[in-house]
Amino acid sequence: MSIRELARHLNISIGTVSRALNGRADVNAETRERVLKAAAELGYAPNQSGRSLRQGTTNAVGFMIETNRETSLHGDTFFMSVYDGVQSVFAQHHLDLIILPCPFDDDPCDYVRRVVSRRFVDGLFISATQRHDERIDYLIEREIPFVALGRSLSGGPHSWIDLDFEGVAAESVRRLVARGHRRIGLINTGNDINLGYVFADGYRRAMAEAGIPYRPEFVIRADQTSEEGGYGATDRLLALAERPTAMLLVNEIMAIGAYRRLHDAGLMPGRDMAVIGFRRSPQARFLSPTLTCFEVSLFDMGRRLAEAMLGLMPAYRDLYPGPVVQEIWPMHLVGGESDPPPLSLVMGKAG
Amino acid sequence: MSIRELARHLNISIGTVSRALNGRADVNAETRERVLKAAAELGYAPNQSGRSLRQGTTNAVGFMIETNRETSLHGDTFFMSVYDGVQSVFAQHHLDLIILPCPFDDDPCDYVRRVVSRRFVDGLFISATQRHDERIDYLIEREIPFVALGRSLSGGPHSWIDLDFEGVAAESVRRLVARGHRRIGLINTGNDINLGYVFADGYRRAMAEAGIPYRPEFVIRADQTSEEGGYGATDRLLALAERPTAMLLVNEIMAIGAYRRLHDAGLMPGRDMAVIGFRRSPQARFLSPTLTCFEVSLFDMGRRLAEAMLGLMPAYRDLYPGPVVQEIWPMHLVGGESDPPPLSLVMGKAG
DNA sequence: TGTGTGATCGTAAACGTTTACGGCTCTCTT
DNA sequence: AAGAGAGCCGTAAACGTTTACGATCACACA
Repeated sequence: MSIRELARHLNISIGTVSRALNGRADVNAETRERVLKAAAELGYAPNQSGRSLRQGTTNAVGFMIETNRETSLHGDTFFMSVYDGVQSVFAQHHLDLIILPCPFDDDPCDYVRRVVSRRFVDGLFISATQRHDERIDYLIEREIPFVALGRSLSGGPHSWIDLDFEGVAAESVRRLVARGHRRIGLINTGNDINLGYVFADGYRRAMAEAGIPYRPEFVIRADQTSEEGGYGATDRLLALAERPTAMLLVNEIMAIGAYRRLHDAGLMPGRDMAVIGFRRSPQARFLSPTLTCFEVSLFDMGRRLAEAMLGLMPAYRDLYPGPVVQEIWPMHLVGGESDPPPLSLVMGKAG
Repeated sequence: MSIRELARHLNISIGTVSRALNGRADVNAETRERVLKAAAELGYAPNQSGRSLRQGTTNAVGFMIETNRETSLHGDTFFMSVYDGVQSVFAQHHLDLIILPCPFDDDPCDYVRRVVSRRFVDGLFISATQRHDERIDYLIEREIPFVALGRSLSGGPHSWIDLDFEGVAAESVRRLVARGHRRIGLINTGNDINLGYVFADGYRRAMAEAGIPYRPEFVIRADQTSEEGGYGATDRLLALAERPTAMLLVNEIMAIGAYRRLHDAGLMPGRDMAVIGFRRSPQARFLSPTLTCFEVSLFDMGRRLAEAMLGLMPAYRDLYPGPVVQEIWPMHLVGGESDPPPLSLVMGKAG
């Protein structure tokens, strides 16, 4: 069912049919009606390759994910919420979002190159940005509209949106210090993903501001950002001669493992050890004692990602004007039962 | 950078360039060399829209997911493993897998219609199949190559692959019965997703075979397939006048909630209540006491999904011959600490 | 020398759209 | 009544490929 057949069936030229379907002004209302009706009846829908070829645009934007790295980091309701947000904006413009999973044994940059050079999508979201990320350099050079979910040192000025990892770490430390903690552990990711550096920066800065000397043995780089990773990292923290009284984690999935390790050591999170996780995800919400963590609307962040993308695309630039988007999304602390003052202090008071 | 420019740069016709790049036989070895070298240097890659238009094929296969339903059901490392498996096969044929997330407020069937009629992909995987699934009827009618991840009553003979929900339920019941349980609860999904029916069938069949009368109050349809859903469903089970001594769950994420509910009631899973979960996922592996559940290689299942798809695609049918694939993937029990005999029996023995 | 054959390449059509351009018919204005 | 303008529509080119077909050339063979 091509536009030609549809036109023949209606005894109209294909030009008029195309104009009618695309909502152009110079076509009779009655004619348009007939065309739309016939298209619906015959189940006609324009061939995407044809229109892409003609207008040099695919009406699709890709979202690259890595099957190995991120899910283990974020769990995944994370991305689903982001997708929903992006699509809620795209839907208004008949733009489609497609997810591009980079195979686990592929180089991410090669994958981007392949996708981009074949002109499969009009724009690309990338996530899990590395501290130095080749993908960004490449996309800038090729002048492809792209928005990064996560900061990076690479490239010149480009659009990105990131969670406030530094702010979360700093605020966590300040809160713990205010409650009397001095020995604060940090469980970070072991990847060279950029957010790990940012998170550590926030920790260091806040510790320095509190006048607490930096103790490298308190900073653990976990093997994996998963329950097991959190378990193992907590294990290393507990093995220290002088243990921390509090710990903060770059990821709430790891907090699940941390809780378990504490239990297995006969310690109770939120009494024998203060714990502050990261995001208030469904998994985190389910911990007991309730986890002190930070809230953010991923749906809204997805919407903002979409707007940032549209601002870079020639066809929509006028609708979404403004400079390159570089935003750090604040996260709001949700207090839980997991981060009381240190036990020594409580005992001291009590005694 | 089009093929025309590349050809001009080489002083060759575009036909020859195309043949050289596509590995056709009737082109001089030396010429091919020159073409490939120039293409690499100038960074030429064929425009996907152009080739799709010409040969009526996009070299991309879609995998439809629903952002609301499935992740809450499966957690997500589930799909990532499947993607990896699919891609490991597709990579050999220069086929791309793209994930198509159906927006949460869209009708899944409308979404399929849109994707298919625009000829965005050559084939489609669908998942989370409903008991009666319009998508299947539509795809059959349009003669689109598709493979369903999950059975359904809809449509005629079509390709599908499914986990052995019935077998898992039946084997769980048999194991519990063999250990002396008679009052066995079932926590099922509340969606009309097909696997819920299949799981319940296995439960009913095995109970009947054991000669245990069916008690509808022991079968709970959870509000959501999540930690919280499992918590709430367990709550309803515990509220019964005569409680079950064992329970099985259609989903291991719900087992996390079940454990918590039991704890909160002062009961210990694996002592006061036998629990059998579903899949041995990373989350399940992390429970304590260790959960009795079932193992399956999602990567291998993904590979099989890919093979089933290739068998339906005209360009690959000869490489992957055979009839329509309809496979139930067996799952292998991994015993844990969570399903001992009922306490009464143990006490009885002890006493 | 003519002829058949295989290797290599160029030509041009075709895929399904969109859109610039021009033409036709009416109506309105001067 | 002539011209201008608006409304509507048809024509055809163009997007970047692939591929059927035919042309050219060299070479071997009768």
